[in-house]
Amino acid sequence: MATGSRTVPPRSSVWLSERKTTKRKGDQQPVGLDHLKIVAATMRLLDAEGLSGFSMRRLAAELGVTAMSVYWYVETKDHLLELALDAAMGEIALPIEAVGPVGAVGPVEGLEHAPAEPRDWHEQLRQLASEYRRVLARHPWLSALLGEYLNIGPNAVSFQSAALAVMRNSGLPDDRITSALALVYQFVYGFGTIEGRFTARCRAAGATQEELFHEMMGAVEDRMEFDEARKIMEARGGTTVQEMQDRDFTFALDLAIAGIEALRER
Amino acid sequence: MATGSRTVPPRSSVWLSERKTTKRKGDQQPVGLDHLKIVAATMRLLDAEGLSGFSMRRLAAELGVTAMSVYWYVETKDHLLELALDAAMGEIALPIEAVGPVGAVGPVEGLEHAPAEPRDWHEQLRQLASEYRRVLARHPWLSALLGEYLNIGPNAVSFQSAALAVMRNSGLPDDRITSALALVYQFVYGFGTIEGRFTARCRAAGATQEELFHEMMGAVEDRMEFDEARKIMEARGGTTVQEMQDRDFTFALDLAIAGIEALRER
DNA sequence: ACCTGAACACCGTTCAAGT
DNA sequence: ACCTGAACACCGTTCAAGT
Repeated sequence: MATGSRTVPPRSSVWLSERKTTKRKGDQQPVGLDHLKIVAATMRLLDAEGLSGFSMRRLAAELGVTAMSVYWYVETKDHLLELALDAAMGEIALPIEAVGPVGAVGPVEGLEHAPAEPRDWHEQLRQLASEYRRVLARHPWLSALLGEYLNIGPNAVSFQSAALAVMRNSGLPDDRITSALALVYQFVYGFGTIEGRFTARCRAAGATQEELFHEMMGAVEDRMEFDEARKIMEARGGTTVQEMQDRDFTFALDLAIAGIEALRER
Repeated sequence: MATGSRTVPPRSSVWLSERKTTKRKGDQQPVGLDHLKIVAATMRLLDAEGLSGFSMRRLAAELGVTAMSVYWYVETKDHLLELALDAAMGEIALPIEAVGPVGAVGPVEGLEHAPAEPRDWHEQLRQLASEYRRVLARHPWLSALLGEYLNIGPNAVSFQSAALAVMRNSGLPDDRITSALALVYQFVYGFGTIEGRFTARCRAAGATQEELFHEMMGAVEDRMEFDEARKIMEARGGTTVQEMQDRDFTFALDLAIAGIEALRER
């Protein structure tokens, strides 16, 4: 991907640069306009063509500009992709209740261990998880970028803050919260990755989800002792692939929540 | 990555080809030798230089051969990467007890719902999870390939069979098993992805895990309402990054198992 | 301050040709 | 059956030059 990265890397991340890079026009107002347009066009291209179909030259063409113009606004292709990554993270709708406590000016006295209703954090966790899943599935390139870059942009940080705030209401002891977060967060990441890649693959092949699914099952079936497995697969239920995925996702989340509830007692 | 994939794709996966592609020398024995050497060199290169550092031309140079020779053995770069992917999946050690039942000639009468000791499937699940994690962390390129390709090679299928066999012993009803599997499997995938990328990034930057970790925390810290979060992070425990990761991983798995145990009752 | 053109050092892959 | 060389259509990025 980043072919030039074996030479001296210019900057390891946009977010680790000294300058916050909000460019200003004669110290008046942030330009942003072209910057925003570039990121928006990048995301459009990524959605349409995938990560492998994206190039700085294609982007420039899309913007009706010469290949190298973009480099005035953006240091490198990697930085641009990091910006697109964080923009996508910004599409995750955060539960307002979750943002509140952490974003507050300071810890509210006596409310730090306020006994949040279980329903509250259950629902908030479910919302965050399904939002994250939705964004991953909508932008199949997102998962690869999350694996490639650091994901410490402003929107990513807000998301992680919200997730942390929700999990703090689970009642788990402090030293278990990152674990529980990892379980849910990484599960959704993995789930959304597969889902996104699968839909992208379907679109690329011009096939429905069902067609591709059965082709895969067929390919696996005859190379495997499938007597037991087939039973499981059939018990999976749901008529469409989408329904199966929704069921799997929902119940997996139930399992994680049940696990948190169970270990909270001990 | 696959720049040529926007034209007519030659074959969407090695494993979906008609021919099983075990080449034979005059119908005598499988050659395999060069085929194996190519995949081995591919993995060596991927481990050393990462996915972005890998190219067919570099590989050919590594093999002391001209750029196009490899194409006699392998249809395309994507196919070669799929072979490397499955070879890596083959490094996952499977619990023998798990492979047994599924690999058996047929379902053993009366033993289909044999009451496996909880300890058994707990331990087997933990072993599979930590093996998978280990392989993902050792080969940081593996995660990206898993996201890119179908992962239906022979070793991948064996692994999935084993995972299914283990989960069948959990006592969950049949229609919940794929969900439980998704929870654990995708969690480990996500966890191993982050871990692998992080170690790769450290090596590339020539920094220790602790150095990079603190740099990241520093970058996030000042852009965030970190009062609450810091407390969690410190409660995380462990003196090294590795210890933190091990703790998080182990307890997250405990959570998943506890969730399965809890929902099995209902 | 913003954009361009030519150039460099790479890619994956095709294809005709060698042995 | 196996390997090569030249070529095609691409990359990301540098750099000197334009306005």
